[in-house]
Amino acid sequence: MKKKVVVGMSGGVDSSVAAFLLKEQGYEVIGVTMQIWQEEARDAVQARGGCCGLSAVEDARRVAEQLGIPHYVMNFRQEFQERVIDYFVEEYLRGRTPNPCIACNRYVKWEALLSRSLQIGADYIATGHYARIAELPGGRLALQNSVTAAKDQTYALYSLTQEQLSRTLMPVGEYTKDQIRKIARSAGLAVADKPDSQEICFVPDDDYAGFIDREAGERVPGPGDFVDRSGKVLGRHKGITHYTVGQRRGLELPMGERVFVTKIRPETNEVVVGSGEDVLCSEVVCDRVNYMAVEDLTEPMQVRAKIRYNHGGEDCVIEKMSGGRVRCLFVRPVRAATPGQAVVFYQNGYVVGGGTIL
RNA sequence: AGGGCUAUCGCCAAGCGGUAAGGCACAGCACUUUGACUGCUGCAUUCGCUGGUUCGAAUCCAGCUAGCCCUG
Repeated sequence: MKKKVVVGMSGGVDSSVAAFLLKEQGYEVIGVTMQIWQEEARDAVQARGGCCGLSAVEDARRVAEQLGIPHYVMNFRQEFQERVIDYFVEEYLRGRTPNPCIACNRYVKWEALLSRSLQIGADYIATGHYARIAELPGGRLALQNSVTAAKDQTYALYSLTQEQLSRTLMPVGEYTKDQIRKIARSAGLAVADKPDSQEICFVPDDDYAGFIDREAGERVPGPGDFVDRSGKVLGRHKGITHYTVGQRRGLELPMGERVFVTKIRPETNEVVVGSGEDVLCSEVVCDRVNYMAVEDLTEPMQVRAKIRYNHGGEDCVIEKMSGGRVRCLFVRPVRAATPGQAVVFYQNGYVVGGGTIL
């Protein structure tokens, strides 16, 4: 009997090709588009098309028709609101910098979508992520870098558990972006030349701070002081939600040299700025660690770590601390390790694990 | 009230008679399934004002205005 797989179809090229490939490989494929938007946001979203945009419903439906597979729309608005949007807003209010894509993957796609897919009898869910899933000699499953370093999305997926990985297919990870587009074209998919998604999918106008204002209203902290390391006041800032560690542009501080945000202090409503050197750091501590290629971290381990999505990675040694925290000691200091972002560990192209930077 | 100093882009700042450096800030673009970073491009026909000297002045001279400092 054919294995049944639910493909999360965003209406983009990647997930469309994922569905196509799985069908070619002999799976019984069901296309599902997740509805995660509030109605009002729909128009704005349609204009730009996010990774998980609802814009997408029409495109996804058309692709499903072309492929001759059933297509359903499932409502995940509540999950998305609670686990992605609320989290996003709360983190900023706390002076931290969230990564909504990671939260969406962890909770919406691999919890809500996966469980509902299993409920309707699926064996797997699949997505259009550029990542591969491999079984290691010891029997554990781990994400492996996609074949192209240029397009690798394992970073945003480090939180998947063994159980989730065992139920997941990522056919796109075996190809480059160019190859995927080529496949889409030769399959005659209408979305073959749709541009890549970018920016935060639920913030239609790129103004994430304005979005937080609308969501949190009165709770958004107002203007405060820019200070330097010694506490000297350098100017006024627009409110801590407008800044993130490592940021340079938009500070409107004519200091004569480039200055960066080095720290955000929600307690005092201060934003600390410093030189390019002040933003370097060779020790990063994270919590909420998920182990993937290894079951646990019993002794210090040599890995390569990425501290943001677009980061080449740096060599470091990770070791366990109390409370399940992990400390990363970098050989070369990293730039702007940012609280709230994820640090993901790699070894030989496999995801060892990752956590949230404190 | 005397004496001295300084006035060049939003900020800082080169220039010292030959036809306005640079940095920061800012804007746009590129990059990017998060926020950032980074890169590229743009950004004073004009040098406090008014005259003068000169082939030619932001650069020299005079007066005016403003700010700062010192003395009373």
